Amino acid sequence: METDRLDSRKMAILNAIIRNYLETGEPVGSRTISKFTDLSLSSATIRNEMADLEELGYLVQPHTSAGRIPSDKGYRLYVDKMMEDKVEEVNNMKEVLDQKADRIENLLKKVAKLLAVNTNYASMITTPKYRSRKLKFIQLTNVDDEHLLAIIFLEGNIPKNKVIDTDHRYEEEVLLKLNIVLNSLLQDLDLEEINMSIIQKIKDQAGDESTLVGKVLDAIGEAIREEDNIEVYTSGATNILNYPELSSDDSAKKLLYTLEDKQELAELVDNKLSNTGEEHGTGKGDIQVYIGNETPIDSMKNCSVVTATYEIEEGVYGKVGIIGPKRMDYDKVVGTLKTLMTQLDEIFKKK
Amino acid sequence: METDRLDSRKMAILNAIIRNYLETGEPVGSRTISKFTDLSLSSATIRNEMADLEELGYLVQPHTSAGRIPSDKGYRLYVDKMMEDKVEEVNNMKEVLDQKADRIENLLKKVAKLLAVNTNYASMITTPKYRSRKLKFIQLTNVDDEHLLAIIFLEGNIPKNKVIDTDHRYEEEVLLKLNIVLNSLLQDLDLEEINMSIIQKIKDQAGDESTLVGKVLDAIGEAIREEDNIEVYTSGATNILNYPELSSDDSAKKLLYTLEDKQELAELVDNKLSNTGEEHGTGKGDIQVYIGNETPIDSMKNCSVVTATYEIEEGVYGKVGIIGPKRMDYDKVVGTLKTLMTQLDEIFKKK
DNA sequence: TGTTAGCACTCAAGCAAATAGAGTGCTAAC
DNA sequence: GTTAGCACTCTATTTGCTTGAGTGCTAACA
Repeated sequence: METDRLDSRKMAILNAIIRNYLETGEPVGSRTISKFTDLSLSSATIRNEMADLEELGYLVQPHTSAGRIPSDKGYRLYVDKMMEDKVEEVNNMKEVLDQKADRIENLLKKVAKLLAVNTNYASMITTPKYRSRKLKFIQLTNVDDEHLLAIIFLEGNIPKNKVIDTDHRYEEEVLLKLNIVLNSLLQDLDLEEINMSIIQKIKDQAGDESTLVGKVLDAIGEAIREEDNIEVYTSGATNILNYPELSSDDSAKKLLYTLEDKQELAELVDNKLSNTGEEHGTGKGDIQVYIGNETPIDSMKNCSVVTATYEIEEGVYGKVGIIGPKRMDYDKVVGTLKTLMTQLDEIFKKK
Repeated sequence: METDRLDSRKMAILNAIIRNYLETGEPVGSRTISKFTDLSLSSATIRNEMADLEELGYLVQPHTSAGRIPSDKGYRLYVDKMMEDKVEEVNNMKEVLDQKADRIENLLKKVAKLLAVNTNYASMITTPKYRSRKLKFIQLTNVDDEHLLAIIFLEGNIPKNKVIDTDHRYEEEVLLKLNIVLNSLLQDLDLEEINMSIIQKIKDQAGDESTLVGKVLDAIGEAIREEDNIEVYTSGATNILNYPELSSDDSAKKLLYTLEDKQELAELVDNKLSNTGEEHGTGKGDIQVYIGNETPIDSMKNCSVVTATYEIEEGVYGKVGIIGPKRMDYDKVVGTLKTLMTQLDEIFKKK
């Protein structure tokens, strides 16, 4: 790799090539650059420089007599450079988001849609990941002769309902007593802390109603696990069909499939991005850019993925991401994500 | 339209043509049919018959020297005929569905996926439509110093939670009293029945707490409206890219967009399909088939849509649908939907 | 030594003509 | 009523040719 430092002229040329390619999506030739920039260099000189840049791995030639296009490495350099002097800009996303989206689920869907519409790429967003939920309180209520309702209130003000089948109606007093037992023994525990000894203690105190206790504990477990599940919402998947380099072949099919089958995305966002991200992420504002092969999903090897992390409260965070062609408008995307982050921040802090 | 009755030979030929076309997706010629069927007729004879069938509007010739493909009218005849002597077949869908899918939302998503995987077409399913929900009971509970939890139990065993912001903690007694007042006055009412006079009555009885009552009523309204919202889940959208006649042009793009932007689907399923459906629906088992132009959505004019209505309980129903190319395997699709219906039935009845 | 002009060369894309093949309609014979 | 045969039509594929963009290299220039 010899001297990987590029002199300023090479830098300028590379920059010009990338910018041009971002616009047109076509390989760009020496003559174009010779005119396009104000370097006042002839096409021949540019050609020499381009040959150098190719040798250094920043450019690629699709075939002998075509212009050059940026390699992943080229994009990488461009993006890193760009992020350094990115100015914060704020637009009016907030208005849209501020209209009360009571359930977080709806808010996230809205965000995804907003991003997709604004950028014209595909977007995804995950539900926030809690380390592990603790039980805040539980309450059993009669519904009718065959059903009890268990209201399970989890840390983070999350209420969950579970309907429990029963074979008879319970006396109010019994429920009241049970509620007290359950709450006094289970409060502020998470799944791991509810062990056999505690369970036994509850059953002892519950006396005749130990079957019911079993069902209730199952319900609690379910509720916590449910809330632990990360869900992914996507939007604008069809946008990628607007980019010829992605919509050809069946690569588009695979990509669309990945976006539809959130399963794959969920695993990914959770595990991989957070690890490999360190490497290339620029740190600033917690935005990460994955170019081409840097993304861990096969079907996205021809794409770039830009992700950001949002935080709902201390330690509770989720991921937002934009998926587009490698020649995506990084500038705009990063900008959009940054303003989104600040605005989400305000919304959450206020709540 | 003269004598629209086809003799049995024409019928057999039309049938053979359609079957063949369903398989290959290519225009089918006279020679193919001459061999393919056991009518032992020469290609010339078939040609004559085909010319007749074209004149009658059951077949279409893409261009002079190509074979014939079925017209919408041709498909229509085929489907109607097929539905008459369709045998009920039951397969093992049930196993998949039976694993407790506690929340109906998850069940529906599962169903959509199941259909898409089984048929290789796109599928959609709506949440069930209730006429209007009545309030079964409501219960207020303290969460902490700034929040109350309202558990709103709706007709149909649907629990909803609403967190209400407050400026202080309420005494347990106050809440208890309020619970009683609310329940005694609101039980079994739907949104329309909760009028100003009732609201006033509650506020009178609540005394000092009338601000809280206002918030609670808002929460109830929200809960009921939320549950009234029809949502649509789709699956297998990318399957349609497997059918060349749909994936070409940007017709695929539009179709995919329609499937992604559920909004459009929701309106449609709700309004249009249920009306125009009568016309062509074959009644039996409540399955309706819309071929090509019969569908009310523009982006689906090149597709066929098969829908079925499922019933959760008396008067509470939703729609399931399959979207595929006109040459879809109607036989299989209708069969699959029928078994799905019976199995959903069993699941719901058991609950 | 860096820059530039010029030229030969390469390759993809577009175009037109040629070809092959599938399928038809019609006529005449069975 | 059925069939064989034939001329005809039209699409899809192949082929060769041309065009133009772009390159690399060399030689001349400042």
